[in-house]
Amino acid sequence: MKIIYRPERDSLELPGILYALGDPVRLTIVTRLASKGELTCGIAYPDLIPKSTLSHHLKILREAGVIHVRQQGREYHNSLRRDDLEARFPGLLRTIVDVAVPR
Amino acid sequence: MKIIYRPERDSLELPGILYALGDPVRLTIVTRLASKGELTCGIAYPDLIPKSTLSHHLKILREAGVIHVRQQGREYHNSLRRDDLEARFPGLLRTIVDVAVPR
DNA sequence: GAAATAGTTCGATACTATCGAACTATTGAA
DNA sequence: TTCAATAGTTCGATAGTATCGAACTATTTC
Repeated sequence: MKIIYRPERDSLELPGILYALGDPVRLTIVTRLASKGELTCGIAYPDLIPKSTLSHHLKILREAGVIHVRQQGREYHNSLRRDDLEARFPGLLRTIVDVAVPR
Repeated sequence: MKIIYRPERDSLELPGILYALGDPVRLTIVTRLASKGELTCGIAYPDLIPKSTLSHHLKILREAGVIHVRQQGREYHNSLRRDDLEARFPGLLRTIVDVAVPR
């Protein structure tokens, strides 16, 4: 695994985060992470989408600071950066996930 | 003024709205509308930005259903579609505006 | 009518997204 | 310890989107 750019908490930017969430695939990934906690790339979006495209989407989420990656063997476990997001933008993630999944 | 596409309340899509807000210029426009109520194109973003670019940004906000345009003479007054947004995505706009303007 | 004003549309260039193919890295077995 | 399988990234080509100046449209005012 290469050096992955990961913005510090204090340099999280709201437009970048909203942009990252403003795509159907990425928003679905985020809502799944919100309910499931941690997912590998392969099952983060288990639909017919090429893995190169999925990798691209996860990179955008990472670089925006929405998700964190933990490598374990050959699996890359993705999870939401809940604490950092909550600290910088209180209530944002919860509100978006709430309205994204109307139940 | 031509026919302007304007999505109905029920067809507002969350990814499209987040995408529209996921740009620094457009997010600034929205926070200004949130505090000032209604603004014309020209003063929605009173910085050095070409008016063709500004027009493009406002179109994206309109087509995502974030703002509404009212023509009065040769001025186009833009305002947030607060009620529609609140009905479809409760708390979303307020939360985003709150965290966008940290005060 | 002509000039001024508010904003849109057009067209060219630059940037970003998608997806198959090739690549890297780790695991597990022969 | 080499080989195959697996998980994901990177590359490269094509398609789509953004930016901004220039031209255009519509409305007001003189």
